[in-house]
This record gives sequence, C-alpha cells and structure tokens, in this order.
Amino acid sequence: VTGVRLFVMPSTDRTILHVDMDAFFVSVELLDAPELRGHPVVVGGDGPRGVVAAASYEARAFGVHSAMPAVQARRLCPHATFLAGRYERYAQVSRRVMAIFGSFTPLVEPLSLDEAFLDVSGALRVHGRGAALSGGEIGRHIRRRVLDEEGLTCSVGVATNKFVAKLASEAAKPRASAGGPVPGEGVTVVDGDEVLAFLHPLPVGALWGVGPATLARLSRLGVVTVGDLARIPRDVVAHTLGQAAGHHLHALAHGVDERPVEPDQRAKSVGHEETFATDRYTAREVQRELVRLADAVAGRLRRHGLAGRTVTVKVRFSDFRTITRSLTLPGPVDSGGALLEAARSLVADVDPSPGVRLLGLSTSNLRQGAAEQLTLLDGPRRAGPGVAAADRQETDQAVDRIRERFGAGAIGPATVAHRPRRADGLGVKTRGDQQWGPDRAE
DNA sequence: TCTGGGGTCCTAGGACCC
DNA sequence: TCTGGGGTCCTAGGACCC
Repeated sequence: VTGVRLFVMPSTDRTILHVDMDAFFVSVELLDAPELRGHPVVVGGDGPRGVVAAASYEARAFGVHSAMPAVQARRLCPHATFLAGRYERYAQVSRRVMAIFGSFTPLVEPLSLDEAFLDVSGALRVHGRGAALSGGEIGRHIRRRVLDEEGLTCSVGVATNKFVAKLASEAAKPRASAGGPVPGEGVTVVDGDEVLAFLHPLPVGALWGVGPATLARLSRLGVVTVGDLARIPRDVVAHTLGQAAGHHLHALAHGVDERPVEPDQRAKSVGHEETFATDRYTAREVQRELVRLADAVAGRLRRHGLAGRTVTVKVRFSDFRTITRSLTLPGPVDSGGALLEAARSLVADVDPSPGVRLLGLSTSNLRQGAAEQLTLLDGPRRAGPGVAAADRQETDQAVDRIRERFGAGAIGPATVAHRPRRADGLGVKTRGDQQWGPDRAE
C-alpha cells in the first residue's frame, strides 16, 4: 500500500501499568461478609482434593498460599474460614474493575479476573489536559477509584514495558506478617534508567516464565539472580532452554520486552475438567463423566458464539501420570452430542483400571459463529449417537433457552440427573444402567 | 503434603503438499 | 542407490501462569 507510513513507538517512550488486585477472591468475599475482616480466610480448598485459590494476608501469615493442597492449609491454619469460591461473583466485580481501567485508556489487556496491563502512553495527555500526568499519578488515580467505587485495594507497577511493570506491582504489594498485613507502597514506578538496578538483584524465579523446571536448569548453570542470567551468553541460554524460551529470557534479563499491550485477545480453547473425589475405575464410569463434561463445554461454546474443530480429552491417573488424546473434526461443532461422540472415541482405547482421578474435555481450533451442521456425517434420524444434526441443534437451543430462564441446573443430560425414587415406580431405574446409558444423553 | 481448573505457548515428529 | 527444501497441519506432551 502506498501512502501509508507505519510509526513504531520506541519502547522507552511507552508507559505500561500492571494493576493487580490484592488477594482478590478473598477481598470480594470480605465485601459480602465484613465480619470476617482481620481473620484468616481461605477461598478454595473444599473437597478432599482441593487446593487453595486465594488466602487472606492473615492466613498467609500461617504459611498458607494459593495452589497449596487443602489438607495442608487446614493443618497450618485450622481456625481459618474456608469458603468454596463464587466465580460468577468474582467475574462480576472483575468486569466493573476492568471498566474503571478502561476509563483511563482503551489499551487494557486483562490477564485474569484480577490483573491487567494498561498502556497509558497516550492517556498521559488526555487526562492531563495539557499538564501531562505521570504513570505513577495515573496509578494513584486508579487505586483511589477502585477503592472508592468497589471497596477493594490493588497494587500498581509502572514501567516502560510489560514484565518490568508486573514485577513492579509485585514490589508494591502488601506483605503478610505475624502482626497482620503490612501495607505496601501501592504504586511502584521503575523508570527506564533504573530497570537494570531494579531487575538484577531479583531471583531468576521472579521472571515470568521461569518455573520449577527452568529454575532447575538455570541453577545448574550457576544462575541464581536475574543479573547472573544477564551475564550468560544468549546462545548458551538458548541451548539450555530452547530457542524461544532462551531468547525471550535472555532479553528479559536485560530489561528488554517489546510485547505490546493487546486488548482484544480471543479465546483459543474452551474446556472443562474435573478431579473426582474418588477415582474412577471402569469405562462406563468414565463415559458417564464425559457426558457432563461435553454438556458443560458445549454450553459455554454456544454462550460465546463459538464452535471448535479439535476435541481433546485429558486423563490423569491415580499416580498423576497424565495423557491427552485429540482429534480434529472436518468442521467445527458446538453440541454436547457431537463433543461426546468425539470424546468417547478418544477414550475408547484408554484403560481406566489403574484409577482415573481427573477427566478433562477441551475444544480448540475455534471458529466464531454457528457450528457447521454435519448432517451427512450424522447418519439417519434415530435416537442415539447418530441423532441427526437438525434435531441436535433444536435440542441444544431449547436447552439454552430453558437455562436462560431457570438457571444452569434446571436441565441437563439424563445420565447425570438425580433420579428420586417414586412410589408409582415412574422414574425409577429398573435394571442396571444400560437403558439410561450415555447414548441417551440428549 | 500430595498435588484445582481455567487457560497459553512451545517443541518435536510425522503426514502431506508443492 | 540414495533419497531436497519449505510450509502447513495434526497429535502428544510439557512448562508455565493466575
């Protein structure tokens, strides 16, 4: 194209904020139950195999932290209040908080319910009305508004790129202590000329993308701090960690991160997985669980107007060994029946007898818009897995409408339904499970 | 101590095509 | 008898993040 010029803004001119809500899930729970304020509160960790999703600073003082197995958290802090977690509520508050961010800049990239990157390079002038506002001042405005409007606190990092901003928000956070939470700085600004001094003393594990496995490899090279990593030649890092990760981490260690803030990230996969309270040992049990997973995933696909071509089943055995099996269909699907059919064929040759602790079903290769109706592949109109596509679509739409009016639990696959015994014998399972088999899912 | 559920991204091998 | 190079798609596994 002639006559078009692209201007690339030099990275040193960018002002990036990372905003991170403080103990978000717990803080939302405290809004609704203020009597728990000042006490150790843990969200998640329900069920025999649960893990902690979030812990209040009072609970953290006992060593409780997120991703910790529930049993361990209960041992460390038996007097804590354990809450199951209400994700719809968190999502609702999250949308409002994100809207506050959005009033400062259109360039908001949510990373999860409780954190986002903001590129405010252009907002500095808009809000300053001539008198330029600094990144730190915008950070303080955001904290004030989130507190005033939602009653929640957050921590803000300000830097010239994403990953330094993220580390800066971490530095701004409150700290847990035996005497109660110690407030942090709230807003931490790292100017361009301070980046290396800020970065190099940090442990390498602080870098985004350095987990246990990478940490182990790096420590074999004698790398402890980010500064140590910066002194290793790029090719050596790439040889140890692979091309992509190596080059990326080498750049980060030198404070370089050119990734833009991208507001419109589209989902690449939609899935659902479940760890069972007790292991499953038979193919029939596995097949029945798949019905529920397929139904849940299909419902979410349709709610977002998506359909997926690739179906992946994940099986985790009792010894934690995990396998995945996937297949790509000729066209995208969004019905529980179609997902179930694919999932079934994928687990057909998986032996569940060692004990299955988790089953997952996920779809990827997503397309926007309605699923292709695979009428030809679906076979003749009859009950069972070959039920015609048109029937399937009608059923799905009816189910969606019922759920809209009466809630998600109002209707579901027969195989997973609770069937109370009735005096007149109706609705009572008579001989085994076969006649209620997953084939009758819809 | 015994390890959730939602995801993203990367690697590597093989099939297939031009 | 020895068998290219590049690209894309698919599958399986793994690391990592919140």
